[in-house]
Amino acid sequence: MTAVEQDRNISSSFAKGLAVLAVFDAAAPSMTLAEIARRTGQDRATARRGALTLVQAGYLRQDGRMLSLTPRVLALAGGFLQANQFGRRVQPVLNRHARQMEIEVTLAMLDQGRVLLLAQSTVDHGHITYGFTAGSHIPLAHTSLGRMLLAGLPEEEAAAVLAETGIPCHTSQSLTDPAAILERVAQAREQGYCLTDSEFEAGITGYAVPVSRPGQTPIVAGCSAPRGRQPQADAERLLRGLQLCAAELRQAEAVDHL
Amino acid sequence: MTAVEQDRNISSSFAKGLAVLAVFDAAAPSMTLAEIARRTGQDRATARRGALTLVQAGYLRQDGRMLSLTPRVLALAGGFLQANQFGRRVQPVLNRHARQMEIEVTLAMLDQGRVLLLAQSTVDHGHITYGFTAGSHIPLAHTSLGRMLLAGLPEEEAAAVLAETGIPCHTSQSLTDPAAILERVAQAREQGYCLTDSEFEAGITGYAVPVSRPGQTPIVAGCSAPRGRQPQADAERLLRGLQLCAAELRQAEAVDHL
DNA sequence: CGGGTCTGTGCGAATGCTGCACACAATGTT
DNA sequence: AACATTGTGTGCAGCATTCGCACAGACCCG
Repeated sequence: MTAVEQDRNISSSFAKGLAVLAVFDAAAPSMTLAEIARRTGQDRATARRGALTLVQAGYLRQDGRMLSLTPRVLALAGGFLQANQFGRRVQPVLNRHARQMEIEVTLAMLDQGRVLLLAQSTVDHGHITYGFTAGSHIPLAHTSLGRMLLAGLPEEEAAAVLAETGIPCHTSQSLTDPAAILERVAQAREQGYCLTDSEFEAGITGYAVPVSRPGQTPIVAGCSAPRGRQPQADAERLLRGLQLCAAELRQAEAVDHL
Repeated sequence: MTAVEQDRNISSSFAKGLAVLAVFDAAAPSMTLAEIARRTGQDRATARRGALTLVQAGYLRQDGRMLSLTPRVLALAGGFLQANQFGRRVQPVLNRHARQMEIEVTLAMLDQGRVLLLAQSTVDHGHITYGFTAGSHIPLAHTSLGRMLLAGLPEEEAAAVLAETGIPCHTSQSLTDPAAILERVAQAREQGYCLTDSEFEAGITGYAVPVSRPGQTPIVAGCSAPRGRQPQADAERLLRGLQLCAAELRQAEAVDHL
């Protein structure tokens, strides 16, 4: 902008516009122009142009003064999902195992210091639905998915990621000391699975296992359930199920080049 | 650009960049720079800057000379899905009815002359999986979803949309005369449901019913299955199931402001 | 080996963007 | 009711950015 000459191969106005699109998330599903400007750190006029461009392109809609995403953004994700054959190679596997385990199964990866949900089984069970969907972000430090993902990284890298993101506190049981969390991560790396209990939602236990092969971008599968009467037995059963699911995904090479 | 003065509130370089992101679809999951330039109608240098910006932002990845979408694009869709509580209000309903009907149920809307799939249940049945996911596009003219969507539009508007998009031909049974298709659309409007047989995939029958209330943006639910022994009975059963599903979605106001 | 296609880059020109400042509308606070 | 606050639309001048072309080299293919 001012001092350093920007890379001439990068379009700064495009990048700013993308930032506008990306600012819409679960916490702020619909915002006013001024709010967008604040959250993107852009000048109001700039944010306005970005937003209006998005409206014209059909990705944003304007209700009075509120702006919100339109369903068309799904088409962007659709390109990715179809390219990787998620509908054929990933979703059916998740569904099958989910049904067998009678619990929702989630596939996830790292994204900007958070856990990005890639896919989720859509099986009708009696239990609670948490309302997360593909494309949702959940925290890294206090979920089994997050810790298992960190475990897929080299140790220093995991520490770096964790340090960058900061550690919120969701429940009274959330670990707050980075070292303690890294301890659990290391444990997960050795064991080949990860359990967390009540650190993100009270009373809920999370289970996760790796899917990607060592060295690849970490991908994990997991599930979560209210803590039951026999935690041991539950854990064994669910982890076994997740391992089977992960093995099948690995074998199908369904998630190799993400 | 040249003749008309562009609206000063629209950022043209941002719009061009978005076009780059949007060219990636099922038909072209990974492309070379030159191909992107061709398909977007942009100068190669322009397309290149757009693509590189997307790479820097993490939405595109570069493998050698091929560019492809990264999972991060899912996060964009995630914002929409969470904002509209799809995970809580839509998906469970679809899943439940799908399980009861023992068939996949799809929710869809219009998008640029095509059918945009918004959500899809996936029961774990023995049948084929078509591999479509939320965010996929399917044709308008020869699917029950598409015709039912057209039926949700005023008659002239439906005709206009249909005229704009052109009419491909997928199977020997595909109707090719716009008037004949509009005939079926009108029929669907009157009946409140739509059936198609073998017009998109040979031997497959499609079923669709409206979900949105009249006057709103059309949203429909549908399913498809190989033609069975008792087409009549199948149709009755499936349409009844879809109607129930649609009614429940309507009542939950799950899709009111899309 | 040669034609075709693809990529990276440099550069001048002009255009498109930026950010500020002002006027006004809407909201909500005392 | 009047005020304070927050949001919105617009104009403008200057400058950084982006555009599009053209060239050189890499790569692929028959």
